[in-house]
Amino acid sequence: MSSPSTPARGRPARLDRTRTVDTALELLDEVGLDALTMRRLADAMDVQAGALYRYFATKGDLLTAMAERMLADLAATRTDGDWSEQLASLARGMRTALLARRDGARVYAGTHATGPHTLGFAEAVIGVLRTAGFGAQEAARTLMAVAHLTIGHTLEEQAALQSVGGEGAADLERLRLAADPERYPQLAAALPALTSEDFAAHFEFGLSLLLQGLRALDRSPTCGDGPEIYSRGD
Amino acid sequence: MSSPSTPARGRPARLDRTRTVDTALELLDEVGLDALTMRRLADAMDVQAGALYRYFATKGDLLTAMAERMLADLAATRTDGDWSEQLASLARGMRTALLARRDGARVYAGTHATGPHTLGFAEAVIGVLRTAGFGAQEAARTLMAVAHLTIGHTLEEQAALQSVGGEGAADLERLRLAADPERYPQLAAALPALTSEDFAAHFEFGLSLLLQGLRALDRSPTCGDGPEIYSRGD
DNA sequence: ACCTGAACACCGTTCAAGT
DNA sequence: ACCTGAACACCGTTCAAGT
Repeated sequence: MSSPSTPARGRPARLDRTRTVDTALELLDEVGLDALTMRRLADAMDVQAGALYRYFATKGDLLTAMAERMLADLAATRTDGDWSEQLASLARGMRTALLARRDGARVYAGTHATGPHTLGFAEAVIGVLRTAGFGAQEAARTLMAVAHLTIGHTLEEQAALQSVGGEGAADLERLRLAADPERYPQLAAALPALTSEDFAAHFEFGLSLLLQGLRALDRSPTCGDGPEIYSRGD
Repeated sequence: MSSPSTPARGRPARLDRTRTVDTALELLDEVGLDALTMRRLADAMDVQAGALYRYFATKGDLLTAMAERMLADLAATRTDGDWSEQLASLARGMRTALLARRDGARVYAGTHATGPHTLGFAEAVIGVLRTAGFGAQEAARTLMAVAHLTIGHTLEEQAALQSVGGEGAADLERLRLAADPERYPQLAAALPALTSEDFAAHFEFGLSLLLQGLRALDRSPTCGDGPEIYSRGD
């Protein structure tokens, strides 16, 4: 419970979780996730690799701390506007936070942070929805849908932007080559839209579908015509 | 262009791409992605690790082939019903395909397959939407939103189900412990819904939001009231 | 043509021993 | 208390040489 940190006995520690996560995030931006090794990080901190294990039980533990830190000052995302505008702001904030660091989406998707920033984000999203009158189950499931869409989107966005040696967008190029108009006429026709690099617009489209779906739920008896599977107020 | 395969000269090859991908997928189910190494795979095929590189330029190349194979017989997903029911079937088919193999979502998310199964899926989704009257840009962006939601969802689902030594659901347990009702009242109230393991229902909810959003787009002038950013017929 | 054997340049993690 | 040094048990990938 009080392993490294509590008393300031002996030599002042050269390492601590905060400074290590700072350095790890800087290193991530420099070299990318695949090259972020415990040895390289230790090097950047003028220490031997083994020393890191006094602060992080495992590399996954470190990555989780990095993921958590990425969402810092995301809960501060507060906007005016109705619930849908507030929800959109939170979703955009998450996208921005993940895009802010190299391979941010992959780091976040690969961990399961349960720190204050992640929980604060969840609290904010659910709070907006419940205040708007949605039930607890609807709010929970909406949070998941928004998070999953955002993670899936940013994963693709960062993968697409990743260059292969100064050039960039190799995946999009491969798709263009593979989309034979003879075999895949619909795909070929949609190719310009599909390979557009206006990722923000793609994200906004998906987000707007989710928001419209929620609005329909909000006034389901008056405008909806599909089966009412999810009733309000769980 | 005709490296290994074309003529049947010399000793019959013990290796080939198809058999190797088969074995790799079986091994994936047995040991999981983190333990799927080139050496272990080579072992399973009674061959030295280096031999695999005659058929796959890199491990990523192998994983891409595995990802592509996972979507086999997904394009066969054909249902009756209107466009929204057909789209839902395709989305469910993708989820099912990814869930069918251990770490399937992680394998798929980590690669960018452009083989016939992946392209066939894209062709089917876009075809359904264009037939229903949506524009090429809307169809392309809807495909992305559906794919991203599905990938994000299955990534979480497989991570949540992953046991840590026979027990299972360690991530959900950590979330339950971390969600302090004092600091995160909304989160705590939504916790039962959030940690429910009825993943199919969570997925259906997100999917229904997307579909409702599309329906709203379909009849935007008569029922919508938000800003019309995305006009029909690109 | 296809595969072996052996090497190269790394990994994450552990832990006695030093200071 | 905190870190070093050195090891353990691996990785992905390459490539001369065998058959």
